[in-house]
Amino acid sequence: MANEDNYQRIWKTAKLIPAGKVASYGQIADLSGLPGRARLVGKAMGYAPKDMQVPWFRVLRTSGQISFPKGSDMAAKQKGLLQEEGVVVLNNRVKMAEFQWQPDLAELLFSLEY
DNA sequence: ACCTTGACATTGG
DNA sequence: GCCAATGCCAAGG
Repeated sequence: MANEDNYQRIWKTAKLIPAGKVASYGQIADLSGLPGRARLVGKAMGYAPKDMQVPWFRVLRTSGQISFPKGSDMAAKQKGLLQEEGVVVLNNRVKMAEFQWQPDLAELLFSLEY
């Protein structure tokens, strides 16, 4: 597909989110050099090959909300994975002020070679 | 001050 | 054209 390239960048960026921290779809899009493509990040998370170990569950809405509907299996699974690494999830939401990943930009430039 | 809801702009499968 | 793992803003509770 035409966006295979963008997916690679997105997956690469998402993999840099450390355990115990979270990021927003828009944040990952920006850091991947794809401003305004938050929705594409959502797709990318869903399409990420399992063997690539992309931490899709660490990506949330800007508000800290888990994107899946509150009662869904997916929401439950994501919540579980986050809690396993110490992220507090209340009412399907994470407190971004407390858990949002704040990448070191210089380090990021090096890792992603931009 | 902190949700929740709804409308809308936008992007890509 | 339809749908979606978004974001943003306005309005109301």
